[in-house]
Amino acid sequence: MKTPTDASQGSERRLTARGRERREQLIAYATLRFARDGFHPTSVSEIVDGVGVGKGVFYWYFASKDELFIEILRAAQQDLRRTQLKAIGPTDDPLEAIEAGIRAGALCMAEHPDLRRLFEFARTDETFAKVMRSGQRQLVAQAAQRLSTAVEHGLIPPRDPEALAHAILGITNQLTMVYIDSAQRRPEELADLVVSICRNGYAGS
Amino acid sequence: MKTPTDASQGSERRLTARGRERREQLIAYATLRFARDGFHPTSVSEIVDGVGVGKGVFYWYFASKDELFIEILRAAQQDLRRTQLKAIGPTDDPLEAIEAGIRAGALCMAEHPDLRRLFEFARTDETFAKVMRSGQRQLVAQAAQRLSTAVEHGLIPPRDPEALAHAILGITNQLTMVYIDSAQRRPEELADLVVSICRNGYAGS
DNA sequence: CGCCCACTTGACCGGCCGGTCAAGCAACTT
DNA sequence: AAGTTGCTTGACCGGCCGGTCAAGTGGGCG
Repeated sequence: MKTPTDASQGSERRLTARGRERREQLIAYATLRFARDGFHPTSVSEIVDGVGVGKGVFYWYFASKDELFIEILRAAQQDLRRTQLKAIGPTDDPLEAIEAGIRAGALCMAEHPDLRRLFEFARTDETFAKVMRSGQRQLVAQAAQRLSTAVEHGLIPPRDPEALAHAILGITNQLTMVYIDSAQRRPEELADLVVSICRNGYAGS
Repeated sequence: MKTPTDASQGSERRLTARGRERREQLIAYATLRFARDGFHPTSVSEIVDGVGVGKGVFYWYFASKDELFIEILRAAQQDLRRTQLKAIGPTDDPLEAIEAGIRAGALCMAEHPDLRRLFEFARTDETFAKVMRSGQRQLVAQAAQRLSTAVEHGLIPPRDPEALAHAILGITNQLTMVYIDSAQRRPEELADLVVSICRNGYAGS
């Protein structure tokens, strides 16, 4: 309220340990429901009922339903980027870095289907699309950087690195959706598949 | 109502020329609004107001808001499949057929951004996800068939054709979203990009 | 001309929505 | 004991939602 541009973590209120716990509980349950039933169909009343608290509790911790959702999105995006960077580690070989990045991305999406479903919806709603674009831009920039390096070293043929990064994202999303949500394949297996297709396309070696 | 399994076109009512026109008008305007503002945020009242008719008109032509949306989805999916098949035509060369299919798919999605946004949302809502899965299964089957043929002829290395088909879908969706909705690139240019990446991945020749 | 029926109107319904708030409670300070 | 502050309650609000329906309207056809 007082600071409308409080982008990062909501430090609007001073919370005790109990308060922080309650907040996380609400986030966890809301994430579950948003993923299972969708954002619009899940009402604030359902969330507080599910957690077993009064409605006022929700608005003690969050300014609005939208704000909670945006916070979930931001945290998940940040988590994904960090996981990916950590998985790559300090490598000299650009090709190895690219592969590790793809694998980590696919694994992360495979292990958190809830968050992936949230992402997919958020991209379709103008209210949240700008948050998604912002996060996606950073993710793509990371990947494009590595691809660009590989091109410079003559390790892969020259092509628009940003387009390639988006293609990798698209493949990861689609294959995770099909092979984790519908068919239940092992995440490791999926990651191998994604890496293989990203590298070679359908006609490659 | 009488026939709950009236899958195909709604021949529940006998419509005059005027009636058919009104129906199409509602479909067109609803498609526009659903794509621009989202399905849930767009109310039936807004739709009928936008067309300039009373609310009863909507329920004269459609049993519910959901049913209208499902009809839009079904029609769009069918249209996409037909466009793709038509673009391929009678070709002997499997590689040529695959490329033509990818190009037609990308062009179709690029030229109908509204429908693509609808598809993307529909996949995230359990009510419509089953419709989407059904349509997508047919699309993927078409593509996988052609890929499988190419493998048999030794034209591309052996890989799971269905996974490849899904990957192509994912690339098409993602790149169309970025290069048509955000950056405004020419559809033809986009189609070339999609074909190139689908064929070669990031490391291919 | 008169009838029929496809079509249109818009007030109305019950219900749920996101969000508010006065009040109460509990734990820690002073 | 009294005060402060973090937390909780749940009734309540205005408003909009999807959907209904009794009452018209008007074009084509016998």
